[in-house]
Amino acid sequence: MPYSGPMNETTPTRTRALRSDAERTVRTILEAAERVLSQNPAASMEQIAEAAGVARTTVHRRFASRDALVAAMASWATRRFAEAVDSAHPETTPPLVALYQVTANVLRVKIDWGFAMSRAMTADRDAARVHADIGERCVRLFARAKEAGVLRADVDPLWAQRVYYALIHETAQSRDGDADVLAARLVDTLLRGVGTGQTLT
Amino acid sequence: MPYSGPMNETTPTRTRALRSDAERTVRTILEAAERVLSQNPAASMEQIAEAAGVARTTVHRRFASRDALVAAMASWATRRFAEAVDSAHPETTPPLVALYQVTANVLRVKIDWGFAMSRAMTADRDAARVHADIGERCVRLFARAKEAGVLRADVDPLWAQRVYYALIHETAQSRDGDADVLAARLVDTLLRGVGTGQTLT
DNA sequence: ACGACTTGCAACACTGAAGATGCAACTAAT
DNA sequence: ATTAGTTGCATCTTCAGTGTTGCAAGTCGT
Repeated sequence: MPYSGPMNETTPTRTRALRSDAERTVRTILEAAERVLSQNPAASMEQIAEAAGVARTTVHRRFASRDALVAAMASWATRRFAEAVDSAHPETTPPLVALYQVTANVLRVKIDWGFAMSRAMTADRDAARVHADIGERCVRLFARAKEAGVLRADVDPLWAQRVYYALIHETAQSRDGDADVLAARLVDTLLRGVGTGQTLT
Repeated sequence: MPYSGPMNETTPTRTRALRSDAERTVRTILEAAERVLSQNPAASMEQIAEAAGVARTTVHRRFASRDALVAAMASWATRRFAEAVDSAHPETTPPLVALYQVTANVLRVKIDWGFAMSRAMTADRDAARVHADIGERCVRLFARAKEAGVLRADVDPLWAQRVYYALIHETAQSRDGDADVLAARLVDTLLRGVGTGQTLT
């Protein structure tokens, strides 16, 4: 019988010490998997186990299958993602401030869990739902920004959102620099672009 | 003995008709592979063959290995990529015009050969070199644009280029609309952003 | 010391895909 | 009609990755 895994939060456990030991192992594996898979999505369980410093069998005891591992990564990263968005209070803070805060917080998560987040939509039902919800919140934030005169009225909101996501993705790729600085550059580029305002027409 | 493949341009062939038959098959396979692999990079040779309407053995006769197939895709797409850039004459046309032209041309290629281009850097030596060369030309174009006052002086050229590439990637993802329209939106966003100019500081 | 738990190791079975091969059938040029 | 070339089909081998299990050794709390 495969170990159902500590992913199930409701699992009762006898002793404190043993439980935290197991959880530490799980965390180590998740982090190693993110490290390895972000570089090579086709990496084997063996490579992941090696990067985590454990035997391959241990990985299989904690995660019933490869898919289960990826789903667990997605779930874990999505939780951190939601926290990152929540802590910026994007519905109550002024749009521009919220944009900076959300961006900086999300960048911190995305830099460490890029692969897991990229798989969240397909690997885990709950994670996909959370991502979709956050997408909705992003739409609402952009709508508020437009009302506040921060966003141009002649720009398709969906396009604006896609550009925003693309810039986050691009920024998270190169892990250089502080998240706040990166966020500032990102938002600056998103809103003002890289040009002087001169156009063809 | 595996068929060395029509990728070798110097291979002499007896008859015209037979040669073009073989080339047609190769093209069909390359296009099918792009279609299948862009949706699922882990797709099997069987799925690729099926999409191409040929037997799997035929694919193996034309391409010695899976890697060889991907390398051929990269090579083919890279050739079209280089043509797309060349035909825009980015070194002689005014920067802003060149930017539009290059963008539209490249989008046309990237929409059809997104997967192949994404693998060009790793799958094929020559393709990687061409991509690097084009990267250099992009840098020079951006430098000219900056001198012409089209690009902001306070923006890191490397960052501007990364944003440009990210926008091309994002735009190519959704195949909706004409390449010229997409290019116009892309360049507009690249230069002006999606904001009104209002900033926090 | 005892018991609960976890881990590493070795070994195993299973699967899917890759790659190769021989042969018959077809096509097109001569 | 002959011939070169190409393809489909059936078949085979090989191999890497996955997932499982039993057991000995280890840790940690009691």
